Amino acid sequence: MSIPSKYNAISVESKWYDYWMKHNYFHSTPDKREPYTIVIPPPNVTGVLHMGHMLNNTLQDVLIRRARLKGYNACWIPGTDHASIATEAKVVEKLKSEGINKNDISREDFLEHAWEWTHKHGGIILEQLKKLGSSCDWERTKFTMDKDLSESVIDVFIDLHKKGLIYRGYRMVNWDPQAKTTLSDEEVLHVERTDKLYYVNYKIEASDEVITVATTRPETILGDTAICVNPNDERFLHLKNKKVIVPICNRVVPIIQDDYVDMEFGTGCLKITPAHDINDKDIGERHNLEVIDVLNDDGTLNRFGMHYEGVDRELARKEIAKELKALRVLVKTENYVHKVGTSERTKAVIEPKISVQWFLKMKDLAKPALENVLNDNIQFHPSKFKNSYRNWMENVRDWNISRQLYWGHQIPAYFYGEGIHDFVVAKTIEEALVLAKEKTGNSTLNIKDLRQESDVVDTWFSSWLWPMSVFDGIRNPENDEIKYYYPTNDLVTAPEIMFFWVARMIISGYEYRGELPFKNVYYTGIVRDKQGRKMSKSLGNSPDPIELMEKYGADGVRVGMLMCSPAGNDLPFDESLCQQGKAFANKVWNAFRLIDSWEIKDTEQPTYANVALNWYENKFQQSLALIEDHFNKYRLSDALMETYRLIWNDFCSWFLEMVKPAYQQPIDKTTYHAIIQILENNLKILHPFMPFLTEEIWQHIAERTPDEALIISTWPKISPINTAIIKEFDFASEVISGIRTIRKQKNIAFKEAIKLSVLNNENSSKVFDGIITKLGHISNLTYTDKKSEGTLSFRVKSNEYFIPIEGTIDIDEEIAKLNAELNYCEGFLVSVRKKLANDRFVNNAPESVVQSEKKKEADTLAKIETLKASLSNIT
RNA sequence: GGGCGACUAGCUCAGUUGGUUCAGAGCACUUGGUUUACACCCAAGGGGUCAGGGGUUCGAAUCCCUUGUCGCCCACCA
Repeated sequence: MSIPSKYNAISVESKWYDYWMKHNYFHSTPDKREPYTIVIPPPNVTGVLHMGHMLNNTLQDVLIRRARLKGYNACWIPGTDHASIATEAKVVEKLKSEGINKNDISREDFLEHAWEWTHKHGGIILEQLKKLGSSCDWERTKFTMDKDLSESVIDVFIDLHKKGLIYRGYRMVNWDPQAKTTLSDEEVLHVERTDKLYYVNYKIEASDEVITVATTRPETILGDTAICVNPNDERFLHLKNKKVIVPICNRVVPIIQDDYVDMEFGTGCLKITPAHDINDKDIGERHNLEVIDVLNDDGTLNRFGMHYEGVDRELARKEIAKELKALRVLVKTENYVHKVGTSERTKAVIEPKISVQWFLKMKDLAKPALENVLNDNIQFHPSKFKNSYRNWMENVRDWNISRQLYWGHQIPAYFYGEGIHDFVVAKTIEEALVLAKEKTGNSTLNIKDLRQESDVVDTWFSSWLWPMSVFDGIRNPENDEIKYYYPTNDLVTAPEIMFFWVARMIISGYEYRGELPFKNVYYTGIVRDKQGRKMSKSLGNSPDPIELMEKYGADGVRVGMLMCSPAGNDLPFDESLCQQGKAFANKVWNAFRLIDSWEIKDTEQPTYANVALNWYENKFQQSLALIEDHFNKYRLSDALMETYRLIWNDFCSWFLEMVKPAYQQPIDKTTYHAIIQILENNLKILHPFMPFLTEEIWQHIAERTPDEALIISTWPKISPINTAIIKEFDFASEVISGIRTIRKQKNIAFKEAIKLSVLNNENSSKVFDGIITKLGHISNLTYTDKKSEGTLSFRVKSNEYFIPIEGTIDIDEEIAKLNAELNYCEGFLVSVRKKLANDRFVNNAPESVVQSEKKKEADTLAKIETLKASLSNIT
């Protein structure tokens, strides 16, 4: 097969992905090997690939491919999430554009539209992940609304209800007026914004006096049922037991006293609207106040809004302010910066609203989940996230799990009456009937008397089961798959969803399997643009991942993403990183082309080649150990960086230059085979990062059967490292650099061979002499015990190297150079001797440290001798 | 308001329990170069008072205190 001179990522990548798919390498079934499992954080079913997914899935693919090479039975479960509120919002919008109002059609009809939408847009994202090289077990693709997963959700709901952990409660919850549903506390984001603070006068009943309150929400005035002051506030003591008249609606409400009120803030008077503020509700309960809800579900004012009925709350606020002004009760307004709760999904401003909802008791459930993260049974990478996890877990509040939506898992509760507890929970309506008859003692009940709860559960109430439900571990806890694959190994996800998802998976894992769901959590950072802004659709600052992959190859983009993304750190993304990745692919490709171009002959192996091989094999082992360490600490960027450095610098720039035969000369067989071995090992450790490129080269090296594909080969074995040869090379490389520096300074072309003589004070080994000769283009390397006249010189440690040169040497320049070096050494010697002269240092420091200082002293002394000798020689 | 984390070269970051010439890497930058694998390259360089101040220690980028700047999370002050 001829080797193209240019690496064509596009065609290579699709070729090998098809090949891998065809041979089913991604598919896993339980066997005797140890499993290594990852479940994908399921993207929204109708979502499209963005840079966050690219990062996240590259990381997972690196982990899974490495595990596969290390001999684990690697299984990466892909899938998608129905994303209840997000998907429903999209479908509602789509219907709206067709002139259909969600409320005008039945639940069944709506769901039909939703499924249609899902089938049309669903799974695009999974196809896009394939371009990236994701080696998911596609036969196991799951969707949170698949039959088995849905049943798992229902089973869990029923079970938790049976255990008394799920209850209905009349409580203040977060209301999203746009989606017209409640939200959990986690779905509410508090964003800072500037609003007006309105100062409004309330007239005291039967008096000319007024009392001024400050409020950001005049539209709720119509729901006021009290005015509250601090009992210690002397300004208002005389108003005790008085009443005030609420402007506009002229309702007469009491002035009450409560410690809650901050005397310093605003006017020290607080208007109490129990229906629209959690604090007001608490105060209202303490003082038995009436609750007047002035809002409709869509955020418009209701009949209590009087002439504002039907007006949206935002507009009503302005209109009411105008009316207050006209009534001459609006004293002043000022700008006020505060945080406002908004819906994570729709961005609508959240209304606190009192209503009956379903809740899950969290406190006891959270206990094992907290404990096992604190004691590192489950490890967070980076560990700093343990803190926020702990903070959340210790203060966890009951989870509002009901949503007033259609798209999702409908709550399996059946009402037989209007009371808050007039329901039973059951899998089917038939079972519900039996239960209802038992509960009520009313044997005349029939199915028509039962009405299923119309709410669905929170999306996260299905995804919190994901690591179990994908293996059917809820419905069928003893099945072979769950027993084999669970607990999974690594979870790669964003810290943003730590509470939504990670924490709850841990909770459900312990509740339903008594075990952790995963051993490690790798938290990724946020992909940002160069200006540090989060990449988002609305800003339009996110590159199209597909275009990027077409431009730089999936391998190039993978490397680009990974280059600068240590766990938990944000990734300031820049296309140049992908360019770097592409350049690296090109480099590796060309290294292969070089090796491939050699003619092989059965000749004797040159000594330098043997030395080079010996050195690189040890150097490789050294890097392998480092890479291993980085992986163990989940420092994937560092692992890549070390691989990159090893292959580019040590392998290409040093090793290949050492062993490469002269132009059009053949290479000996022994060396060639050893080089191939080395190349193959390089490809193995690079494969997790650049799967396509490495497989392509691997398959060019030799004819391979499907059993011999790189993707399923084996990770290189660890062996002991001979550090001596690495040190010797380091010395030799300094000599070579010295030669190169002189060449550059004196404008000696590389083509021109030069002589080198060595005054070998170090008694250094001559093992690398052949390599020095080759890489320095030395015609004649000799050892001497005398200074050479009329030469250029440089020093490595206390060895001195001489290069004879035609013409004269600039003596002054040479002296200046020597003096500068001498100065540095003498200064260094002083500091070392100062240390050694200090008794407290000698007595307190460990022996090894003292010894090393002594060696420094000796080395420096020797070098100073060399320098002085050179100077006296030259002058 | 509470908590957490950072601050090391122009940029992005390493630097493990204080101690090998420890001040590093990649990119960027400067200079030179067709050494026929690669200009998506090669070589040689420049560049940091480790945020500021104080302390502990024989010894501090590393431990303690303090100031500053930035970021993140949580929280019901109108």
